[in-house]
Amino acid sequence: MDSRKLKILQAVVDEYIVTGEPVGSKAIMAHVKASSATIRNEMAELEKQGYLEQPHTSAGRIPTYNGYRLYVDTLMERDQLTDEEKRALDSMLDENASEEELVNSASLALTQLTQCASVVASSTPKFSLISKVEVIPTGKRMYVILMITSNGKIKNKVCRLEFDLTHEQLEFFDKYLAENLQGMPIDDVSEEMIEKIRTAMGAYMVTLTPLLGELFNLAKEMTAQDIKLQGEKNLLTCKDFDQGEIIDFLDNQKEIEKFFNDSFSDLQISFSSEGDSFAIHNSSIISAPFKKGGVQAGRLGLIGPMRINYSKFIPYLEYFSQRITTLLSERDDDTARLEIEDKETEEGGNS
Amino acid sequence: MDSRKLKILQAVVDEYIVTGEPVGSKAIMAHVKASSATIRNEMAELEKQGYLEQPHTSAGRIPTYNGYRLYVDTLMERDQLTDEEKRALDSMLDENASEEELVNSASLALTQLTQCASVVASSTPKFSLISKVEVIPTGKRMYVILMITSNGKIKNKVCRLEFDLTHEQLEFFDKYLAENLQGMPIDDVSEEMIEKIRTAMGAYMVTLTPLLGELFNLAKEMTAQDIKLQGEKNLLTCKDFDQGEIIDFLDNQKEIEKFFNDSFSDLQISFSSEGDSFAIHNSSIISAPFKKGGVQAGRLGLIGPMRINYSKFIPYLEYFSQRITTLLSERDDDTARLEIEDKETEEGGNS
DNA sequence: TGTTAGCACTCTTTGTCTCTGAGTGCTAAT
DNA sequence: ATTAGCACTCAGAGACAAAGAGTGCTAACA
Repeated sequence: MDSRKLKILQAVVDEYIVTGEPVGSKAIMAHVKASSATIRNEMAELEKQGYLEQPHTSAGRIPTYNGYRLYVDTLMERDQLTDEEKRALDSMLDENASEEELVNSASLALTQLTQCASVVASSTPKFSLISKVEVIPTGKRMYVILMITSNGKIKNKVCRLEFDLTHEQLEFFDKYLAENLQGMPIDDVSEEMIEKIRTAMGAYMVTLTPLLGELFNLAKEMTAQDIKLQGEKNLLTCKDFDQGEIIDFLDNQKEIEKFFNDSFSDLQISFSSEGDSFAIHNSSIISAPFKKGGVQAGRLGLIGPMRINYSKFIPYLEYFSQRITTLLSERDDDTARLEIEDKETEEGGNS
Repeated sequence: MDSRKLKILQAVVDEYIVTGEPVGSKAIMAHVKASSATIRNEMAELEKQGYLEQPHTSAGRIPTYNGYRLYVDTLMERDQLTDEEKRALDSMLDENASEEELVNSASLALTQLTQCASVVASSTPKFSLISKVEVIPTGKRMYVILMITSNGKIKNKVCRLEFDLTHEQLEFFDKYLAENLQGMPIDDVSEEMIEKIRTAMGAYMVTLTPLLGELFNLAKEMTAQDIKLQGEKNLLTCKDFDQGEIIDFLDNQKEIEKFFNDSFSDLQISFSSEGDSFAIHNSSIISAPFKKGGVQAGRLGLIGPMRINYSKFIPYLEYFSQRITTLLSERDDDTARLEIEDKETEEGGNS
C-alpha cells in the first residue's frame, strides 16, 4: 500500500475524529502535500479498497470499520504523557482508598477526561481461596451468609428460613463450614460439593438446605464478573450514537461482558462492526487490564464513538491501568515488609 | 365552581391523559352534554381561572398544574381493582424473597405496568438498634467493618490501615464494640461518641482511629435513605419529557430524595411545577409508604409524566404498598408464634 | 506517466412559500 | 343561557428554489 495513501487515510481519520463531519479533499491538503485532485483520486481508490466511504455522492469521506482498524493498528501515533499530565491524572485517583474505590476513581476520571462511558470489570479469579464463611442470624428466621475471599472481596446474602435455627444447629453448621470450606478454592464450590455437605448435616439437613442453596449462589456470584458502568450520560448525549440503541443498551448492560473477558491480556480495541451482535453502532470499546499480585484483577475500559481521540485516550487508559497495578502491588510489598518486621518483634499471625 | 365546568375540566384531563394531544371542544362533547360553543365558552373561563392553557391560539386546551391538582384531589375516580387484577399483581411479587427483593419485585412490576420509572426508598429508622458490629481482617492490613441493625439491614465497609492489628488489638476492639455498641440506637453513633471510644482505646488509639472513622461513616450510611430507581428507560423514551432534562436527572438522582421523605405518611402526589427545583418538567411523582412492624420502612413510588393514568396507577401503587406491608407483618407474626413454640421446648435465645 | 486545473454534476441543507385543517373567539339568533 | 355560524389564527406538511460543499472526469502539463 502506497505511503501517500496511508497518509491520506490517517489524515481523514484524524480530521474526522476532530470535526465529526465527512472530510473533503481540500481539508486533507493541509496534511498531505498534493493537490485536491490527486487526493480525490487516492480517496476514490481507498474507497474501492474498503477503508473509506461516502455518506452520499457529494459529501466527503468517512472511515469504514476497516479504515479505523488500520488506523489504530498501524497508523495512529500515541501521545506521550508529559510529567505534568501524569501528575494531573494522579491527582484524580483516590490513591489511598480501598481497591474498589481506587479503581472507581480512575473510571470516574476517565468519564470526565474523555466524555465517554467508562467500565470497571473486576473478577475474582476462580482459584481464589475462601478465607471466611459465616452464617449470622439477623432477625426472626433471617440469616446472612457472609463470604470473604483471599483477594479481599466480601459479599453477603440474606436468607429467610422456614424455621429458626437453634444455637446448636448454627454452631454445628458454622463450624462445619469453617473446617471444610475455609481455604478451599472458590471454584470448588460445586453442586456436588453442596450435596456432600447436605448429607453431612445429618439430622439438620432439611432445615439447612435453603442456606446451602444460597451458599452455592453466593459462591457463584463471587466468581462472576462484576461490571460497573459509569458516565452513561456521555453515551446519551453523544451525537454519533442512535439514542434508541443507547437506551436499549443501558437497559441490558450484560451485553458488554464479552468485551471484558478475563482472557484478554493487553490493550484491547473492538469496534461494533455491522455483523456484530453488540447493539451500539458506531461504537468502540477499549480496555486495558490491571493486576494485583501478578494476576489480572480486572479491566478498565472505555465505551465511546468510533471517532474517539485514540491518540490521547489510549495513553490515559493505559496510564491508569498501570498506576492501579503499581499501587496495588506497592500495598502488597509494603505489607510484606511490615509483616516481616512484625514477626521479628512478636509472633502474631492473625489471618 | 360550576359543576359543568368541573365536568369539562375532568373530561379535558381524562382525554389528554389518553391522547397526549391538546383537547378541543368537539372532543369534550362526547363527555358533557352541551354544544361545542358552550364548551368553548366554559373552557375560556377555565383558562382564565388558571386550570387550562393553550399551547397556541388555534389549538385545543391542556391542563395546567392547577388543573391536574384539582383533578387528582377531587375530580378523579379511582378504579377498583378486581380480584383477578389483584391476583395478577400478586403473581408479579416475589412473595417469599427477602424484604429487599420483595420490594424490588414490586418496583419492577410497576415499571412494567405503568411505563414509568419506579422508586424504592427504604430507610432504616434512626431508633433502630445496632444488633451486631464486627471487625473482620480480610487481607494484609485490610479490614471489614460489618454492621447489622435490628431491622435486618446489613452493610459493610472496607478499610485499609497503616499497620496490621495484632490479635490482642483486634480482640480488644471487637469486644469493646460488642459490649458498648450492640443494642444501642444507631442514631446514637455521633462524633462525640466515637471520640469517647477513641479515648477508651488507650494505647491502641492511634492504630484504631481510621477504623473508628469508618465505623462512624458506616453508621451514618445505615440511617441514610437508600433510594433505588428502576425503569429509567421509560423516562428516556417518554415523549412528554425533555430528554436533556431526563439525562441530567439520571446523572444526579439525589434530587428525588426530598419526594420520598420519611415524614410523608400517606399517598403523596407531587407535580414538578414551574417554581420547583425538580429538574424534570411535566413530571409527577406519586408515592405510598410501606410498613414493617407498624413502622414506616420505606416508600414505593412512581415517576412519570403529568398525564399519567392516575385512576389506574394509584390503585396499583397502593395495592403493592399494602401487600408488602401485609407480607412483612405476616412474617413477623409467623415468627412470633414460632418463637413462642420454640421457648416451650428449649431455651435457645440466639439473637 | 503521474499530477493538477477546470468544470459539470450530484446531493444535502436551508429557507420561503403555500395550502390544509383543526380549533378558536365572537356575533347574532333562538 | 345556549347554540349555530363564520371569520380568523396558527402549526405542520409539502413543494420548490437557491446555496454550497464535494465529487468524478477530462484535458493539459511537467
